[in-house]
Amino acid sequence: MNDHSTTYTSTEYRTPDGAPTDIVVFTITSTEKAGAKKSLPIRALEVMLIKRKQWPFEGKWALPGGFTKETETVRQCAERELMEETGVSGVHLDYFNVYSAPGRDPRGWMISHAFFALVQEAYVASRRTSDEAADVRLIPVEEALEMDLAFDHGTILSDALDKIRQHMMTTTIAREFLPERFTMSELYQVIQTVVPSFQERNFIRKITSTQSRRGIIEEVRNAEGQPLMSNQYSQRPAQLYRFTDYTPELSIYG
Amino acid sequence: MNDHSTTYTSTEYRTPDGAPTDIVVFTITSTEKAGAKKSLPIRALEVMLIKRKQWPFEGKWALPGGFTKETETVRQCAERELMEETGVSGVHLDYFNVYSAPGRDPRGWMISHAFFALVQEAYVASRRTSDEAADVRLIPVEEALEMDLAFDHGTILSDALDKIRQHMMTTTIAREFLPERFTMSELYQVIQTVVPSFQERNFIRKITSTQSRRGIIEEVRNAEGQPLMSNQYSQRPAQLYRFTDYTPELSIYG
DNA sequence: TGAATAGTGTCTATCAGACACTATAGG
DNA sequence: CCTATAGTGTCTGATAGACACTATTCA
Repeated sequence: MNDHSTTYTSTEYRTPDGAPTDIVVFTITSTEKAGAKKSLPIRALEVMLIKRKQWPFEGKWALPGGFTKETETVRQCAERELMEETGVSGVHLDYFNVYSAPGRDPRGWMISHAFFALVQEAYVASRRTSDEAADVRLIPVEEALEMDLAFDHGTILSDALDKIRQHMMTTTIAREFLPERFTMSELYQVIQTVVPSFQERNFIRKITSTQSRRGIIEEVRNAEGQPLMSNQYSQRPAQLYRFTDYTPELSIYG
Repeated sequence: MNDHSTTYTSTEYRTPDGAPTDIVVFTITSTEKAGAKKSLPIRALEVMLIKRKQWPFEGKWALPGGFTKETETVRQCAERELMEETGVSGVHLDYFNVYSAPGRDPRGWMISHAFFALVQEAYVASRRTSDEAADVRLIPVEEALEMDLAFDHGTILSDALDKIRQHMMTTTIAREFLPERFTMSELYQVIQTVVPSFQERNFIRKITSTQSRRGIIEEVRNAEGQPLMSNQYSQRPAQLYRFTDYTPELSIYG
């Protein structure tokens, strides 16, 4: 419905006005329960948003991100912008989609590359504001989904959430939200925080004593071969586990 | 190592010289065995390549693709270029990665968006050459991987192959290579053609009589409820099946 | 001893994996 | 009756899902 009348010479093409990246930074915050002394914390999935200081969408909340430079890949751009805007670095960063609908950015023709990052709460404690942002804040995802975000960031956030839910069930990205050593309850809580519908009554047993899943996680032992335990969240000490570097291959056919 | 000395004003940024798409078109070709009269065909996974007529990489084989216009999404661009360059339309098209390494395209700063397409052999029978391509051809993937393709298309092809192998095992994309109604042998052959390591000795039984997998495929029956059979590939007629619109959710945790 | 979490015993129906076996129809 | 593919019988050990039960430690 447009410029088929123009001559077909490649040098006459209009070129994009920029190749931005947007990063959906997820973290799981832990809050101790009020009453009990030793109990599992309340966990919540939150996303990092920045309040814009400039046109366009001045005053609206947006995902961190920025423009790719000629000398870097879009991944390097995402890493750099994440560091510049939120002070977060060295984290798990996954590319998941491109957003190219005409008119999605009032500044011009912008094709944006979206990443999600999974970071531990401690990593974002030292976050800071930058030139471009009036405020950086962690917002519970359910709340963020209801907000009227800048650009098409509502769609991007929603897509990112779908992706990490799928990855949470099919890969070992849960490790990104956990310390090196963790208990089964912690793992179970993390999975449930990201995927609320997840429920396994015999979770511990399935992970530890099922041959086909043996290998994704292993018990942590000390030099003498004694199992290492933690009583951080419970009276009775719980076995500590760690992820191995093995990820099982899934199949719908068997 | 670069332009940190320049002033930090957004209007001074260099902008990309284009946002191309590249499409990895996979098809499975079937060849009848010479000797036998009724037997399963030999199937091969092939990829569509175009011989370039222009600088850069003139004379080299490349993936079909082209430049995104201001008025379309990258997906629409991929659909359009696929139609223009190969005559293929209305097929399964999945976005899988972005390629943005500086210097990947001698024409300038090009951030390319890669799709894979799954098409039936019949769809590509009517393929044609275009202005830009001297030749369009299906090449067996193993052969194509050995070739010195234009740009970083070797990497893109390799990545695409990884992706469809993973999708073949975890989604029902096998349907894109099959007719509406198919036999278990055909399905098994298609899976094996894409993922040679796949092997299930009790394949039929697992698909049809396992509760947890019941639902991805169903028997085809006629109006009277009689099972529909095919003896296209065998003396003994085989039950015909079709995919349902159900895709199971996989999990490494149970 | 109660609270809070960790973990086991045990039962049944189902499933995986292996292998031998029967079934169908054309030539 | 041979061949090529389709499909079943049957065995063992492993697993899923349910629920009741025991274990550990601190306050």
